[in-house]
Amino acid sequence: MQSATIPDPTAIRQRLSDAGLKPTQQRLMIYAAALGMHGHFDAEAVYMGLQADAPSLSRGTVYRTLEAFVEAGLLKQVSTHESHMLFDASLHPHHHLFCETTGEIIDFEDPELSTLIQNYLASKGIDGFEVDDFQLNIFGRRKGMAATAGQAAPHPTV
Amino acid sequence: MQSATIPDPTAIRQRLSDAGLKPTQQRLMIYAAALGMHGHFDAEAVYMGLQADAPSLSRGTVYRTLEAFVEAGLLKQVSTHESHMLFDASLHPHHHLFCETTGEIIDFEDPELSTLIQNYLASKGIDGFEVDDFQLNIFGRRKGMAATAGQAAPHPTV
DNA sequence: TTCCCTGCAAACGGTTTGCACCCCA
DNA sequence: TGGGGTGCAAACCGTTTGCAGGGAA
Repeated sequence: MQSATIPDPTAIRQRLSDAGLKPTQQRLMIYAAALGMHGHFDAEAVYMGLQADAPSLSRGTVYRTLEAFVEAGLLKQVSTHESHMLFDASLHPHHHLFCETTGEIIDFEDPELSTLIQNYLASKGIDGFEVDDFQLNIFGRRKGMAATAGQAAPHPTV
Repeated sequence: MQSATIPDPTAIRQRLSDAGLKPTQQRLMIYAAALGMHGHFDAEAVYMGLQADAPSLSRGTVYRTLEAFVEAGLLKQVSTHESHMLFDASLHPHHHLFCETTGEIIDFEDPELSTLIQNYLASKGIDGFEVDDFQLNIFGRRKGMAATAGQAAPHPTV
């Protein structure tokens, strides 16, 4: 669901420029790598993933670049309980299921729910606060993998 | 809103026992300290807060104990973007506003919204997943402190 | 006595930083 | 050429862990 289409190099370059980021070699590579990740990923995964193609790319650059991407709105961060940062290349509204048994984080897309919350916040507003975005974290346990093609099935990730 | 009432020592002792935790000196102190914290706090804050009363209390014990408390359901963890763990002594359903300007995390209590989401999840269910709990993170910016005593006012915290 | 808990201190691992060099606009 | 970006490596800092001593039932 995320990482759906990896844009061609020109488009990537364009996106970086649009975001106000100088399209350097490293940024192009890191952005492409991020889009190619399935689900959530951390800085280390990006670093390791690029080791083969760019052995001289430094870990520090990866951290700095991911941070810049988040700030520019090219990536999102996943909010977790862990002391470890997770990124998400998927920008469209979705939520996360946290399986307390396995620790895995599963993407959960439910436009109806998103809209519900969205509308609620829009109509009631929050006094003294301007809302940009929101993220619903749902905690629980994965059940026996029934996979009955129900209406609201999670999308297994990471 | 949280830390509302700090139970007396006997009650604290009782809660620990109920949670299946041996009520040791250290646990009693740490639990009391946690309940006394306003809003969100990290392990370091607890450690520092107890330094005066219990100089021999070790940092490791604080970490282990807070973890045990979370596991026992005596505390919650706040899910954040940061690589740093935050705890919350408030167990009743509430959400968090993340101010992207100041970085502060503000408690946001809105029973109507909680119920709305609650009911939605209960009625639709999530295929293959059993929901225990949820937490809504709202990102945005604090506005000019108007404080017009609106219906849905955030509760400033940490 | 037994088992769990704690203190201590070292190790860990993810993240940040200072600095000199490099590169793109 | 100027100013931001990068590589490198060390420093940071929150967190975890192994182990020996301690405490409550």
